Amino acid sequence: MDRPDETGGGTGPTRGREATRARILASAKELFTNEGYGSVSSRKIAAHAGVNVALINRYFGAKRGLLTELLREDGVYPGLIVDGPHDQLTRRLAEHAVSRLHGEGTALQRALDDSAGDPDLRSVYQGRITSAMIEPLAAYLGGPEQRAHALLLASVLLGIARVRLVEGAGALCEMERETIIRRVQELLELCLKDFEDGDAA
Amino acid sequence: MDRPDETGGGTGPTRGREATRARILASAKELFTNEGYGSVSSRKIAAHAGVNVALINRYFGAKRGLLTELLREDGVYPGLIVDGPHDQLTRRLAEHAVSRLHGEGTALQRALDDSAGDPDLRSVYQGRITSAMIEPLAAYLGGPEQRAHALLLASVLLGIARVRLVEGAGALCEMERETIIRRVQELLELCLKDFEDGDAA
DNA sequence: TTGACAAGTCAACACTGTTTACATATACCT
DNA sequence: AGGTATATGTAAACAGTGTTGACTTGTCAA
Repeated sequence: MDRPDETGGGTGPTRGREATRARILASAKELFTNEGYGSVSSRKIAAHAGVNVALINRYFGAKRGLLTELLREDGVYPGLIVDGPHDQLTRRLAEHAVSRLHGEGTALQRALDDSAGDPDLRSVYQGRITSAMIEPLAAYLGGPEQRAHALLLASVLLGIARVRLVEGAGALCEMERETIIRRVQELLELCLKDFEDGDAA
Repeated sequence: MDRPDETGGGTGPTRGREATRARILASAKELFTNEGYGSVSSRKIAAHAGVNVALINRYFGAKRGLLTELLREDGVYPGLIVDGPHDQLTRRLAEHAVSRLHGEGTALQRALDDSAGDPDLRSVYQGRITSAMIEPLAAYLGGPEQRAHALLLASVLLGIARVRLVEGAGALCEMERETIIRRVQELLELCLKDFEDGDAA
């Protein structure tokens, strides 16, 4: 009943396992990239990979497991933006947000951004936002208000991502790029201000 | 083949029509409120309303038509926040956003907020954000940069709404309410600054 | 050779939203 | 009145979906 852990201890893993796993994952990646998560069915992925449908669930538990794995492997949402000097954090984040606003990044990133609202993926993205965005930011920031600061940063960043999906949001893209980056950076810096200051503008 | 426009010119409409329409809509409202859009099937709504499933599509075109109608009737997203003095707009918006952050508002509002990501509802919410949020804001603000300003405001507001769905976002709710309102208000005011000012902090 | 077990297959299950063809009742008009 | 067009309601199916369980095949070890 209990399976010996995956590939056991031999030199090469049981040949089929990792090979099929990889083929399924590659197909999912390609199809999700081109058509989005919700528009691609399990059967379509299986057919594209030349494997049986049931194997998706065997190897990834469920359809959403494919996306979880893609997020994990590719590190689609880079936590690496926190790497770098502290005093340039907001600049880095602003550049990142604006580049996303322009629909830059890999096709997969774009596709997964667009699929982020799917109910089936809710828990996946929820966990991902927490573990790959808010928590690293909070840790990077430090201080007693780190979590609140990180959440405010996330609000602005996620909000910008969301507005991109709205028709007519191109108005922001048509502006001078440096202008909008600078404004976003100002917003992010305001997010980080200590909360003790009572003097609102 | 071509139907005379609905109820023709008579005094009272054909009795069944509006009655069943109303019953379906009431059932949808109740079920969406308690279980969310995605978790409630057409058949469940029909059964709850005591009508045939096909009537949902007859009267509302499709399932999403029910939600469109609910949004329209209830005015779930109030455009009325723009009513009031100009110099208090950001305060009103900030209070609104923070109250949403605390999960206040009607149960239906909360439920629909949570269902906003559903792919089936994407076009509905997209149109609604544009027509009930960005455009009224832009018109209210005026000026050559009205659209960019409105989009930035929307980013912050939508971002806050989004962060609410994340576990551990309670950190913002645990703070003094007035403090967070004030910070959000500062963010919104920064969104409205002219873009000509080149002096970033 | 004989097991044991992993890998792969097939067909079904329980759903979903939606549509089509049909039955029924209502209202109007001659 | 009768007859008919039309609005309203019904039943059943369609074409999908994700997922599961029972079965067959293949491969390696004792």
